[in-house]
Amino acid sequence: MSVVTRFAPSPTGYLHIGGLRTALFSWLTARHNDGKFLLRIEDTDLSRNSDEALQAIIEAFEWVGLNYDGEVIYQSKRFDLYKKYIDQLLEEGKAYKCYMTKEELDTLREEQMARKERPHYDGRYRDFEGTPPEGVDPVIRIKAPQEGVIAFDDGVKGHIEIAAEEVDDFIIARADGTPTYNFVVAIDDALMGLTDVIRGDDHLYNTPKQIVVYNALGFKLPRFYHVAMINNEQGKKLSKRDGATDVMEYKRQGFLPEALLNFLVRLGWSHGDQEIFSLDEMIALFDPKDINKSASSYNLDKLLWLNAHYIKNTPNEKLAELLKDFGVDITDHDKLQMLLDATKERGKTLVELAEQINLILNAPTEYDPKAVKKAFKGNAKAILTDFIAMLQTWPKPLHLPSDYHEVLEKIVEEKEIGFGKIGMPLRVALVGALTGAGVDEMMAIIGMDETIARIEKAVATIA
RNA sequence: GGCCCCUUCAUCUAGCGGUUAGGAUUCAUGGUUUUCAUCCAUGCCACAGGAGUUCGAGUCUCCUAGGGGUCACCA
Repeated sequence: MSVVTRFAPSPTGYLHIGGLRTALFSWLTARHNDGKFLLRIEDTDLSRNSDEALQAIIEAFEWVGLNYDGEVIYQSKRFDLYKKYIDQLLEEGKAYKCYMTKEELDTLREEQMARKERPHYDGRYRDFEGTPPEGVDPVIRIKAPQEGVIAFDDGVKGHIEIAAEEVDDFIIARADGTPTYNFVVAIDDALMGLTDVIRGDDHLYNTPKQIVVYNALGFKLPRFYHVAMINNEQGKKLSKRDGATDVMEYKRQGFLPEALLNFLVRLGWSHGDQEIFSLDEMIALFDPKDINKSASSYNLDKLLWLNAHYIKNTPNEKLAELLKDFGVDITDHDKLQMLLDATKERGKTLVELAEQINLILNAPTEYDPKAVKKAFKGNAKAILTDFIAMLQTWPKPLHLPSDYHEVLEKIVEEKEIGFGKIGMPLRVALVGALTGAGVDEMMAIIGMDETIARIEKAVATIA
């Protein structure tokens, strides 16, 4: 049987990284098995839906490159279908109308809690045959087993048994007739032919409820995998306060999707000692049975390390294209290759890379005081002045970093000074700081005229 | 609170009864580099605690502790 998995978000907010990870796991499982990965939108609660949120989710999917098969399925468009099953269950006596009002339910729950009992529906309308109260729109409840256990084998957690008493006759249709989550999920998962349901373990307790539906309707159970949550760096539940939980925020912060995916796939899953996985490798190696049981903590340092790795290994042309979103357009720059070769190993994110590039492309408007103190001292002024003269009278054309390197070697030799004596002041003159790409590279990129202009400007500031 | 799940370096993890408990990130040190970064090398750091089972336990069982999830006419 061919494998079918799905991702089923509810459009109530952006896509967060926990959701993206379970989506990735599902996607990988499908792709690994040449199966199908479906996208379904859980929008049965009409009042909570937001089109904006839906677009955000789809946009995030596009950014990371997780493609889904077939059309997106909207539960809100399938109410007729659900209605059929509700009627069927009613007819077969597997579900029933409950005339308890919300207020009555609330007071029941309060009483139970006062008695330190688990709040639950008491089943008072389960076998009701009298005349229903006036003016109450009933909800529909499904008959859950009253004794024994509901058991299933979870692909990551193992054998799970929940006592039947823990599962109420839960509501499958609200008073207004709309169906509820656990009911429609079971129906859709069955109808869509899901073979493997991979989701967060906050759904573990929904599983017995959904099994009640599967059984009542005679559907075949899929295999369930409940993946532990991702915590923040303090080991607590990931919340908005932890910064970038919105997947698109990672794009804005200069992360590459392949880095984010690589990071996420290693959160709760591993393949021996391997750390770097291309998408193809993930597909080839991923198996949901290797998913970890325990929760994992989000670790920004490792994401940053991966991102730096992927930046280093991305072709310059592609980086130039990506950099456009970060205020740097060097796609037509004649020294594009040189520029990126000189900077791509110095940025952990595209934001940092853009900063590095701007540092070279734009003449410094100020000089770092510490760098000035360290570099513009002694005979630095004289050396820089000599260097300008040397550049102006150099017999060969200067194009490559190696050309400029020759000039540097020459001045070091002639003046009998260390490289630092020219390197440090030159660096500060060119970019205003003591860090960054090689000075020979920088000079080659900005060209001789600009190099001389920057040095002259710096020399003028030295007392 | 009831029920359920989880627990190896700071973090991600390998381990599937016998290992000097391995790798990666972070951190520290050294090398490479005129600087920074990269890269390379080295180092620091872990089986939550306690009982069992066994010749032998990170690995199996139980208990304790800690963490998490869930108990909606939300999904």
